[in-house]
Amino acid sequence: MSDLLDRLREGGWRLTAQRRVVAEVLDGDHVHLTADEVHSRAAARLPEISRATVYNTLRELVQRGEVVEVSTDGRAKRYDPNAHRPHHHLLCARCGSIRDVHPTGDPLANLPASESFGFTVLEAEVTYRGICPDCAA
Amino acid sequence: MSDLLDRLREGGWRLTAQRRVVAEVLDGDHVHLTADEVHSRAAARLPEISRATVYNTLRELVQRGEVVEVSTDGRAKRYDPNAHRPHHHLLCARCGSIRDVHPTGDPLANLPASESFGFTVLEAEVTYRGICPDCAA
DNA sequence: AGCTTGCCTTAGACCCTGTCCAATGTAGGG
DNA sequence: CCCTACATTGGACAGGGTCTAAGGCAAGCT
Ligand SMILES: [Mn+2]
Ligand SMILES: [Mn+2]
Ligand SMILES: [Zn+2]
Ligand SMILES: [Zn+2]
Repeated sequence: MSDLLDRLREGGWRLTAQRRVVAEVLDGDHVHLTADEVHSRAAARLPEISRATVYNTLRELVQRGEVVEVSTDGRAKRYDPNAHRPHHHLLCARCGSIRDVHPTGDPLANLPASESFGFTVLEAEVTYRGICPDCAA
Repeated sequence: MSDLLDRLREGGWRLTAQRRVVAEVLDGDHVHLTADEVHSRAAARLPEISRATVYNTLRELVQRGEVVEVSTDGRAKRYDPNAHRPHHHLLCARCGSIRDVHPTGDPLANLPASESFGFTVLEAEVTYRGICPDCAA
């Protein structure tokens, strides 16, 4: 987290209060906030921060590989600070909560050449859906 | 396809020219059109069809399980008439073209209980990304 | 074949997510 | 402590999608 700020400063980033507070809001595990959620949490600490700055900062963090963008539902994109340990996602179909998961095996191995249509296949992303303990209760 | 229209009529659907033309536009293999694409193709056959009707019809087809919604890129959702044979998708990272693929094995089996966070896991959706033959050339 | 009725369609207003811009502010090197 | 290049801001704008009120028409009934 402070490592993150160090890396960013070394990458020639000006360390502004806005950028710092966006980075702080994104800190943690299983964090997958929308840009609006990032904005309201950031605004709780720094009331004058603008939507545009939040979007700018998120875009830069994604470009630098410090945050990954997750499009789960065709609605707002979610921003995920867990960018250095590759993982997949498990979504609750009722409440929309998201957990990071690490399946076994390589999903790429499950796509036979006969099903590749001549593509050079680079990556596989798995989205699991189910019902979370809270919603099942 | 005409089976589709039969099923829909039996489900109490009024068979209007608009609904027929939307169903026709969606017919085929590896079809993954956006709502706007459906609208312009439908309008080529039935010029007065409205955007609202296309959206209404697509929503109903999805609710009835005759079409599946695919959110590939956080932009417009795509509508897929291949709803009766479960499958996954292979996307070209350059041009966005989409193919239906049928991987081997069950991706659900790759999620150990220790990674399930107490969820009842119902479904796994795999998105492969790569470069298509046309874009590789 | 005509009537009736309730479902469908329509245009356009409206909402949400995200981008862009010109004007203003400020981090950080010299 | 100044300077300036980079960052922030509010507001306009754009794309995708939903909603509504008014009028249209499919299909069952006679
Ligand atoms: Mn994640
Ligand atoms: Mn498909
Ligand atoms: Zn839940
Ligand atoms: Zn391509």
